[in-house]
Amino acid sequence: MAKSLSFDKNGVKKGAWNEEEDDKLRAYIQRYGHWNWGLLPQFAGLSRSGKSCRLRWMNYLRPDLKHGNFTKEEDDLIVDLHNKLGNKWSTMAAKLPGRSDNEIKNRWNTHLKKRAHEDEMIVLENEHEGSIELDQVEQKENPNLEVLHEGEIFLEGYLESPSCSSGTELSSCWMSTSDYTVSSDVALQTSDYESTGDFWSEPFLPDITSSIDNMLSPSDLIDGYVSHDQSSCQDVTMSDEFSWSTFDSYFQYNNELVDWSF
DNA sequence: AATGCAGCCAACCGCGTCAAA
DNA sequence: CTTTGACGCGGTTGGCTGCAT
Repeated sequence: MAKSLSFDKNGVKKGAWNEEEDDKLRAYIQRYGHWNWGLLPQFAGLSRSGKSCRLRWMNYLRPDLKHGNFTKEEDDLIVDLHNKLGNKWSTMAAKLPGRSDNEIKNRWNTHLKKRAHEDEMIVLENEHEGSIELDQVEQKENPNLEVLHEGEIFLEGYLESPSCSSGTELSSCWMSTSDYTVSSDVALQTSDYESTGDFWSEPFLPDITSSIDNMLSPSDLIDGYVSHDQSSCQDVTMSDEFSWSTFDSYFQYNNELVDWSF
């Protein structure tokens, strides 16, 4: 299913994620948020690229994702949205709560593209037969009448659509995947949570005590020196390279959500 | 039982955009 | 205005799974 495990020349891990890595990433983001994807792997104790972490979180670990089979309503909506938007997967994801753009893209490519093509052929056949009959009638009744072409009908439907159609609008659609973070509400929910036994419908309850042992909070940077025993995560010192603006934005972003005391 | 093949999907890659310096 | 870095998006790939032969 997933790609086989390998390492690039910088020792960055590639390929399928294991459960331990998932737990680390999930626990870290639920505790600190994703304040900088580039630095996150180092702080979370992961030998992965920031890009890989972001992808894993967005497409698989986010607690609001469904992960189940697509319903007929969802399939219909995807087909409808694809007719209107084309391959704008992230825009479509914003209209489908609990689905990632990657999931929708895969769904389209593996199931719906074929179905949509077949439907289109049926419609074209029907239209062709219908238009021949209609043309014959219209030609008799009104020889000057122009028949609206398929493309014009499609365009009219598109222009009338109230859905998000520009890039700038996307961020305000339903939920921005880029702005997702764990709120205090989630923390409250998880503390009161009673398991139903269904993995995919349950909120994630990280075992913080075991999984944060080798993690670094952004506040660790202030200390200037951090020591821990994980070979996968080198000691971190506050250096000139580190962007204080990034750190400031982290504070701004998460201060109200995070309890800084261990 | 062994092999081949197609379907499926998680993950990677490259490029575009945007904001900050 | 230019450069740089972070992020997000869409296309593509690699390999697992299940079915057919």
